[in-house]
Amino acid sequence: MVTNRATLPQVAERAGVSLASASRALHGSGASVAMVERVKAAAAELGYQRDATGRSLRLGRTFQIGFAVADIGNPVYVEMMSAIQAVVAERGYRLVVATTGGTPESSVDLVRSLSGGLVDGLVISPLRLSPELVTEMREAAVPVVAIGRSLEADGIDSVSTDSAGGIGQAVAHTLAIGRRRIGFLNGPLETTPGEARQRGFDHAVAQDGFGAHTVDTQVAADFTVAAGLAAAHELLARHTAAPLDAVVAANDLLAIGAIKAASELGLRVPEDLAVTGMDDTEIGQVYQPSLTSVSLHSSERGRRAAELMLRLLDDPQSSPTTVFVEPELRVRESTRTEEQA
Amino acid sequence: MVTNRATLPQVAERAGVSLASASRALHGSGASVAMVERVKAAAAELGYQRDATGRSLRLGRTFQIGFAVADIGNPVYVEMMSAIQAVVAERGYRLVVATTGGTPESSVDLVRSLSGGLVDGLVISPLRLSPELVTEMREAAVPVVAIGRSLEADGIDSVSTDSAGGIGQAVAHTLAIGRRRIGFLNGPLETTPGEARQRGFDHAVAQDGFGAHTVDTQVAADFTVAAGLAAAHELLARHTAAPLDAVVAANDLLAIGAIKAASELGLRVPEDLAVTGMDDTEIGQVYQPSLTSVSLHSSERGRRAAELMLRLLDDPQSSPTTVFVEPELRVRESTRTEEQA
DNA sequence: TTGAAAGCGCTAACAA
DNA sequence: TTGTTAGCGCTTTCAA
Repeated sequence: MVTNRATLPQVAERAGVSLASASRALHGSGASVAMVERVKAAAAELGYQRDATGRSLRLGRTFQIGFAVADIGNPVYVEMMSAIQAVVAERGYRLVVATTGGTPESSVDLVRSLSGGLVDGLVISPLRLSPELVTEMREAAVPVVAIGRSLEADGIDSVSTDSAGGIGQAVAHTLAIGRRRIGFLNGPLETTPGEARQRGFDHAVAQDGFGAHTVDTQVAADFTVAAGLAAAHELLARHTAAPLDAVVAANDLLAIGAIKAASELGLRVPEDLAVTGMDDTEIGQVYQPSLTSVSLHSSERGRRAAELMLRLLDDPQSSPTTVFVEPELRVRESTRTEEQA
Repeated sequence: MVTNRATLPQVAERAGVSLASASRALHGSGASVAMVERVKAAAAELGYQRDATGRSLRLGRTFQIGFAVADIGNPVYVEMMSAIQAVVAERGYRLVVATTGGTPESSVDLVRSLSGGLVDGLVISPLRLSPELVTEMREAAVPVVAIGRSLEADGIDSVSTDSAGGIGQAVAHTLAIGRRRIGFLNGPLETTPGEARQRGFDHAVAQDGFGAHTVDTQVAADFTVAAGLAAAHELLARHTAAPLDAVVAANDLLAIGAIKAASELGLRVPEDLAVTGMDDTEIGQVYQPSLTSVSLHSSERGRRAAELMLRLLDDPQSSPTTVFVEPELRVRESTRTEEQA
């Protein structure tokens, strides 16, 4: 590691020119060819590298966009991240990823500290949304775009999807393949997706004409495979006399946990138990059996959020907008039975 | 979004005290209780939030650590990230994740720009290592810790593991369960892990006494499931007369691709084809069949790298060290056959 | 085209 | 304990 970094005044001195000329020659305009050559030579000799902090302070911008996310272990967020990164990079922004830890308080802290000069804008996909967090987002010093629930009414740009409707699609599909004893494997109810997906499930089963089917909900500790595995065991164990014949899971990770649990109990998927997920992750696609899942188009949501951010950066006064992305059912092996093949 | 942020002079004016007193009252020491109260009240009224850029410029540090990684889609890096994050957060550092894109040139750019004032230190896990990148890492303006090959000789702190030896363990296990027609599914050979793991495989099969077994290597386009699936199909298709009875894969994602390919060909794993992976990822553990894998202890490597970084931050002169982490075979269903049960 | 100088927001050395 | 002041590295306005 080289300890002493050259500064612009040092480059200027080495080149025998003024500080202003050195700056113009290296990064600005209006310098003569000879000047540019001279300064560049001096910069190269000294191994000069422009300091981002000084520049940021002077310009009032950092050229960094933050992405705040509750659980980077969920591939959904990785997909969003890549999509956001690709969009903002084109405009010269670097993406900074920060993990919130899931609670609204930690998210409030994060929004506050990130917007305190580290980033020019913040994309956030909060798992839990408190009034304080909404206020913090609205009053942040930098533009904020939320991925999740629509916050247009709160004056915040957002990218939203109908995950309740998506669960409805999963339920409809499950009923369509003849299953009547359906368990819903959800994540924590006080999270934004947990609440929406529960609503979707309850609505879908109420909507349906079949009065006789069994319906039961089990809430996992969080939206992970491990939590899904444990919760699925509980759910399945509750129905030994008349076993469930389908599990609708609130996301792919929970669904994989459910399939694993079924397999540990000697149940065949989909023959004994049909399983659906949500998010349409790559891992669900290559799992065995491959997972029927409702795509929420993570990549597109990330891209749209990034585009909203760029618009906001160009015009901070633009009125808050919500972009909606439609869910889409992808049927695969975990619900594909002979009778319908 | 609130457009005008209050600055410290504004807070000071509002409180009717000097700039220095305001700074001391809010973040420093040596202010009277009355002063603290007064300034805090003013700060609250104005919604004051300390600006990170000004602070960084003044202090010469950003309290950010960078983590540069080739492919954030690989769960191994996510594990490392979480571990690094946990360690550095305790010391008040924020982790900034940046994706390099895999090529040495883009990594060089990244090291250069990140170390240009954005971060106080950089942890990097490069997929490909060019002499230029090594030079850049050594001469960066901030401490650098590499995860991967040992770079102690190059004067760079690093966390390394014996992935060649790990592949040796996988091969030994495969031979031990009686398989003799072994395919090696590797990632690109010019990557650091690709090179090491190929070396490990070649060494292991040369070492072994069985002269008669078939050995074949197939290189996938990268270390992903999709690439593994495609490459495994090629590999398996090359041996129709005397089919392979085992695939040793260079990582878990490739291994999952191989199992999927086997399954598409109607082969049973492990009965017809035993498959091993490397990295011992959670997804391998819950895959069906669960994946025998060589753990390289990603989490621990991340933790150790973070610890090296903190040491370097405390004492930039400390002599370059390499920490070694031992591979460890975890046997699961993908190689577990009746005969040995 | 070039140079002098101001100033972004902050902390800390120094003086009172 | 409090205030004055310098200065971190940079870009840009203004004047020459």
